[in-house]
Amino acid sequence: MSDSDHSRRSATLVPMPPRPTNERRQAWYAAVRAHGALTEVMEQRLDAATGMPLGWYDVLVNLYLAPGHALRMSELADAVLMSRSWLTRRVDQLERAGLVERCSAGDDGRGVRARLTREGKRAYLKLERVHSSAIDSHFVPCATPAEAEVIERVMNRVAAIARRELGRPE
Amino acid sequence: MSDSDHSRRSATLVPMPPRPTNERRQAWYAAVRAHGALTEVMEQRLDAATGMPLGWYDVLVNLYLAPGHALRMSELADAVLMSRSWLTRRVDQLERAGLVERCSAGDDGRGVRARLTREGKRAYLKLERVHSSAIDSHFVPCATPAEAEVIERVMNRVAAIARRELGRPE
DNA sequence: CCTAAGTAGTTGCTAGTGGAAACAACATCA
DNA sequence: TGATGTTGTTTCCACTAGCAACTACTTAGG
Repeated sequence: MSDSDHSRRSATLVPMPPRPTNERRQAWYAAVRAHGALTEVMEQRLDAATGMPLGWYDVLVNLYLAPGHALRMSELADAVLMSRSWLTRRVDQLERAGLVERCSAGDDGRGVRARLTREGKRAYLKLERVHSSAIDSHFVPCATPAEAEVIERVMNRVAAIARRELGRPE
Repeated sequence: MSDSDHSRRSATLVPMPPRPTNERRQAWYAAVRAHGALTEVMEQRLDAATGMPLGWYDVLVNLYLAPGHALRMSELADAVLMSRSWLTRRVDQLERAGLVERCSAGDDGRGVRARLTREGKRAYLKLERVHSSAIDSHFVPCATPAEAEVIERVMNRVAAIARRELGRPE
């Protein structure tokens, strides 16, 4: 009853497209639910297989892909879209875990570079393996190549528009 | 370079599909990025327009759609997939904001029902309007009805498989 | 050279989150 | 009636993340 209230409201108050809008919204809701559920699966699997949290993944990926497996602290902070103090503390954690080490940034005396240790590289590869295999078992079988292409195209458009509004068009 | 390492590894170690797997993964990455960016836009807009955080949305939706705009605390906690202590505190916040009130659950003396106040209903409608309009402006124009249908279908499959693994098949 | 201004990174402080476990009030069943 | 289970709250704890202050360094301008 309140549900039909809701659709009626949408149909009468939103002027632009009368019908298909509301139906297309359902696609976004489905994407949100899928994201939430698969993220939770990912967290469980990563924790079970490696003991590492999903939150470490971003930092490790960026370091692994960087030349020399190292980045300046501020570059790394920008790459993961987080504040400097956030990054300082996350690198503290990774350093305590033996996955990352800090070293000086050569010419600039105040710079610090975070670099993956040998263990850090191994940890990243393990994380990446679990991460990919979760996608392979939970997402890939749900989409044909053609469907995946549609999703990739649409979602890239969505991200581009949203990032433009957020002031980082890239 | 390390990226090609990665594809090579996937191609050799994963037995099932040799090529399209890695390409279909890109679709999931795009969906994750889109989800993150649009969620951030949503938070900004909700805060600007209503001063309320996105975290309130789930609870208010569930209350609004419930008969009498009210639910038992434990039903509400189950509906939003959170713990009871979490729900207690969130309802505390909403009560302090005047959007929700607690009342007794009639027959069961230990039960508590959370119910939307008149202000709570108005707040929900405002939140819903901003929420929907963000989707209408950032997602709907990015997808044709046919594309939206593909996304909805695939993402529903993904969510179903993930929820099954999480032990709540629904 | 020396000072002023700016930048890189860290740290203290604060507010907030969320789970686990203990708890009080009540229900149900023997 | 007592034993057991349930409901919701509370306490405690660990963790998160931003802001602002701070140190150490660089760069620009006199």
